[in-house]
Amino acid sequence: MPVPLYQAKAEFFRTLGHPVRIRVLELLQDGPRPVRELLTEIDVEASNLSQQLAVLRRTQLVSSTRDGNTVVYALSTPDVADLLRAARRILTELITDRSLLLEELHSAPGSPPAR
Amino acid sequence: MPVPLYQAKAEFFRTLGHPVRIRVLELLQDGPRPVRELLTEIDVEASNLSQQLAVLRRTQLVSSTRDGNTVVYALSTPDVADLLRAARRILTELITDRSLLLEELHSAPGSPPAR
DNA sequence: GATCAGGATGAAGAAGTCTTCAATTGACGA
DNA sequence: TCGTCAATTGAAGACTTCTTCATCCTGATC
Repeated sequence: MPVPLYQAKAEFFRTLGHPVRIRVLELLQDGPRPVRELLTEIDVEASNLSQQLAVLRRTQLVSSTRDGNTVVYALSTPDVADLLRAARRILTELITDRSLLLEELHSAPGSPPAR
Repeated sequence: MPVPLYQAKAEFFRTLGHPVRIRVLELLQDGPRPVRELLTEIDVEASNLSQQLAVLRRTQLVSSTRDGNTVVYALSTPDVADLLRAARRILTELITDRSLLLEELHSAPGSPPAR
């Protein structure tokens, strides 16, 4: 039995746990892109973006190829897109649930606070 | 446009980025469970588990109900299970890809090291 | 070969997360 | 009411991760 599997999973999710990295992955869903282009869309310093790209490369979620003067990044498997979709679904559900809860709290001010 | 959406997504993934929390979610996939039972399966101190459960509660991935002397936890939506499945798929793919790469490197020792 | 632009890297301090310990709460039976 | 079991909480130090800065590397142009 592979003991540290959930360890690997946790690392994987931690890799996704950064706004810039998420944005990069989402942009790459529509196809490969040069760093320069990512940079115009993400609003972060070049070296910072580079650091985050390095993290994504290390975990092999993306791959990079040099084309003359520019470097182009791409998702290394389309499964990443699936995963992001699943995450989006669950997130919107969680968020709407939360706002429903808020509404309930507002419309029934006498009821005890949720704990 | 909801500007900090990828922020929310990042937070969400960070929530999943911990071995104990992953294990808890996986155990809860099969149905609700009392803390005591989680504790026997996860091998972590009670207070540590409690801390991680608190994180999961804050992000509303799980919910807890007290039943007399024991506290029972459950997934707050079955979508969590979907997400974990998607993650599992992509992870096993990444891992097998990686070992293929290793094999290639071993069988072609004269080629330049991968960078 | 000097220079330049696009990217990558290393290092250091700031910021955040984990683990652990002691103290606390709530429910239950003696 | 006291003791106890189950679980949670708060706080402190260890440990990671982020951001930023200066520096470096690579390929193109002159």
